[in-house]
Amino acid sequence: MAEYNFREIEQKWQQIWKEKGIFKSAVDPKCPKFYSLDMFPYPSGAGLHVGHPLGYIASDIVSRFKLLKGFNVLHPMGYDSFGLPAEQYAIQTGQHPAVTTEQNISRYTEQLKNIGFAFDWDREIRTSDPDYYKWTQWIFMQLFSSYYDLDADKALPISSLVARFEQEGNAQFKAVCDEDTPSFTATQWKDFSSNEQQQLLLHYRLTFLAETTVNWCGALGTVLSNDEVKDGFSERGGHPVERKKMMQWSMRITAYADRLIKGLDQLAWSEPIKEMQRNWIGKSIGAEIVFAVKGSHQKIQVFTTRVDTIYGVTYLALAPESDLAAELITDAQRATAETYIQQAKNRSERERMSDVKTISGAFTGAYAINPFNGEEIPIWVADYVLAGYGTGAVMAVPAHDERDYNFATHFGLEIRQVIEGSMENGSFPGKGGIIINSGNLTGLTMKEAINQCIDFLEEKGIGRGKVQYRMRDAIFTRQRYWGEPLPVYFKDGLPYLIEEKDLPLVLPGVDKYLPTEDGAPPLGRAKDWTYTTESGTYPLELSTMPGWAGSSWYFFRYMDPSNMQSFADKDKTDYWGAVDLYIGGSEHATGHLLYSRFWTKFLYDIGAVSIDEPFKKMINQGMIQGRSNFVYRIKGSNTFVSLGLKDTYDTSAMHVDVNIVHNDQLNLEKFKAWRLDLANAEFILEDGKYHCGAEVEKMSKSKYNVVNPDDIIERYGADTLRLYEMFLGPLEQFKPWNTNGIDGVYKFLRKLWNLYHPQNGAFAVSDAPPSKEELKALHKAIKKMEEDMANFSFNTSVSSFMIFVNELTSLGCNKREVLEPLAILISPYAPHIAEELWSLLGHGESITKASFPKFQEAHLVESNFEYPVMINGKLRAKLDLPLTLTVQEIEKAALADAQVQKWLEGKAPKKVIIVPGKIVNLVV
RNA sequence: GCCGGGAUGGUGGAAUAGGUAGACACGCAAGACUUAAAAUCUUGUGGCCAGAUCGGCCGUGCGGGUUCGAUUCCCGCUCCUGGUACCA
Repeated sequence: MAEYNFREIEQKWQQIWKEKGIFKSAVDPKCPKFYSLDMFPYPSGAGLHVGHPLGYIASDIVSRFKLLKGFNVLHPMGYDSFGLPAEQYAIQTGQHPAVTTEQNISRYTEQLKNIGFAFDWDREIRTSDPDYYKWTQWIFMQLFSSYYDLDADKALPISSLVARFEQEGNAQFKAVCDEDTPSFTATQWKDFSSNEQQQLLLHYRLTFLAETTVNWCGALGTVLSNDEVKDGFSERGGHPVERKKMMQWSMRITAYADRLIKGLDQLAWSEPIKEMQRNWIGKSIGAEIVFAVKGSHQKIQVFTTRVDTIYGVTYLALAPESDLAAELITDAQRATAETYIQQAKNRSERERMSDVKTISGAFTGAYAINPFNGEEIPIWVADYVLAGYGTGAVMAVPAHDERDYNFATHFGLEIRQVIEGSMENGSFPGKGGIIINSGNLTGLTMKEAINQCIDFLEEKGIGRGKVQYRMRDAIFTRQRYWGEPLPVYFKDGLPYLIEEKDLPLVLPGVDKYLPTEDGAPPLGRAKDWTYTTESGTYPLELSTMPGWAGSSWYFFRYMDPSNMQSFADKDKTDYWGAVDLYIGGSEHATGHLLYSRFWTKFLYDIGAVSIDEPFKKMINQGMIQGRSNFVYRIKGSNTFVSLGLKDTYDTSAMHVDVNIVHNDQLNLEKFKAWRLDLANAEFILEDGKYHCGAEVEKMSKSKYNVVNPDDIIERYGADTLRLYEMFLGPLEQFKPWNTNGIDGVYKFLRKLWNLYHPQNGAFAVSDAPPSKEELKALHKAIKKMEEDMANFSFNTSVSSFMIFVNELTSLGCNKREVLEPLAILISPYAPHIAEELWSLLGHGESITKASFPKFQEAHLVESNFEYPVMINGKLRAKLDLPLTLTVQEIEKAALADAQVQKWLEGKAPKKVIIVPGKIVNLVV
């Protein structure tokens, strides 16, 4: 073989890897493990684009590096194969989503295999596979059968809760439950009917059925997330969306809120992602206070983090949605207040949030009594108060809260300062100040005052200390077809689990993938969607699980993918443990990552696994954006003007397929062939070339900027693609895709090949011992690669390979002692060419079985250093001096230098700074 | 609005316990090889000034500061980008 023939080499080695099962992994207690995981893809109909493999290549490089370092590596891939697009397609075509999903998966798999990943394909999983979702359903059943015990601070079986109820009722018992849970004694519990008992237990179960307000889209027959709603209409299709109360399954993730926050501390994730999770969970510590309403039996509950400012309260504000607000309005205020409420309610939540500057509100006419000093305070309705957070009511302290301040200023309400400080710049939080004008709180610090207030409230029974979370329980049902059925049937209107032996509850066939005529989910169309027990036949749940169900535990299933007895064998989950490196997009920062952590903690509580955090280290790769190209058509003609001349004509820009543009130059023939109407296009060129305009946009079919990895592989090979994606820039950075630099990477691989084929393309290596310089170049490269691997700085590693190969080329080195380690170094990045070279070097085994070369500092030791000599901070001379010189000797040498003397103009320097091995700086 | 991240040549980017800014590539220019083109190789390439020589000045988004020395640290801005919660 003369030339570097990537096609032949890549196919050959992919075949060998497959046949020999090179990347099969198995538990091996003698060997340290490394679990390297990618966020598994949803197999969409569009296939893989060049953005997908970015993270996979990075994790593949780390995996192969760890193999060379002697680790037992688990590096699996699978598919998150339940999802809306397949269902949408099914609605349009009537084709079963399983069929299109299967097609998409085979396309993805083929594309992934072309890139030469070190995946253990035997471990492939699909969340829509009944053997997989059997265990998703099983985990759901465990959640249903558990409650969260606050004393034990963990999930415990619901049976032990029942035992406690039988002994002591629930009044003294600390467990996470719904706000509206009634309290009862042991005797009462025993007297309840079985149905009543079941009803009560639903208040405690970790997954439960409850009435929730949701975004209901009648036209789509489904509930939408806030994200999917834009200005009151569905993002998809633009149908109207209404707020509607519905019975929905929820997951009591709030029970784990505190542990989810605390757990973050031990994780090696980027700070921004951790911060996002903390903000999402949104813990605030404060107090709940009950205000009596003057001349009414009504009470208003507020939540505040600053109960110490209670003497500064000058009004209460209620959310417009509040039922209480409507009730409290006096006749005198009725007209204005009710109009305001109506207006505020009509504004969508999004509108209200984005429009911060407009201050609006209305006085109800009613007054509340401050329980601390008996003062009467006006009650207002204000749309800056959100119904969904806390109690939907706020005690306003204008002096120490900016929003309250703006509101009070706008409506001329009293502003009363209760913390030392200056009000010159409006309100201030004054968290460190001393309390003033506050009865017996005066003189205390914030902390002291808060404690004293809470004691007072609890003593009087009109409030308590409270921890409030922003995060709400996660809704767990979707009114859709293509998802996991819930293993639940209904008897007397109450939910019960099916028996474990009947798992999986397989998704039934339906005639259409649409809601039924009376608005029930698609499963309402299934025949015999019922469950039979000894006592009779009952209807099964019609909703399915949300997309995040299957992805919340898949990292465990990879450890034991075909286990029929359990979701994964404990010995295996114990061996593989937590994911050592997880790579994926930051768009999952609050959804997937939070749910996975929640389920892992739960599985830990019930003893199913031994870890309570699933992902030790996490890297978020930046999205690869598209880079669109444009041509400029003279309006009303079929003539196209090159970029530099476009302004001399009246032109309009038109997207052009980036695949017929190279280095921003248009291929004229391909352009004419691109579309029928362009066959007779004419061009006005610059220097005989057509230059296209370019812009960075999201990758999308309609912008003709989607680049498919297959095309790159066809043209340059998988190794070039892998190297190039890494060379593009730091992994975590967002960057546009362009192929402008890909030739350089391809050239580099050919240079690498030529090192081993020095003459006439014939393979030849010399067994002569390497020179000092050659060894130095080698060990410099080894060191750099290890450092970069620790920092996940893949782009700089590619550079250092280029430098190394350039050095060897100019040294004319083809010595085995250098070229063997070189092949190993590069093998994680460009595995195919490395395998080929390795086998040419005479090795019978795969290069993945080699060991990483050992770095030896001795080869890098220098005897001399070229000192930059700076005079007044400017580089004026360079001095090559031995590193053994002392500071005094360096100074002497520097001052003796002719160039230096010229700049000193005979004067002695005022100051001399010498950092040995770094720099000489003279100040004149 | 708030919370992150960022801004370096024509382009992607390199260099931060403060120490020679622009590594490595792309692009461009000139040259070699060739009937020619492609490919390949060699050389040059931040800007400005300069007898285009010796060399000098300016330069890491903008304005200040600390320092012998700042892309790096501090203060104040501008713009881009991701997230989001008017969270009491």
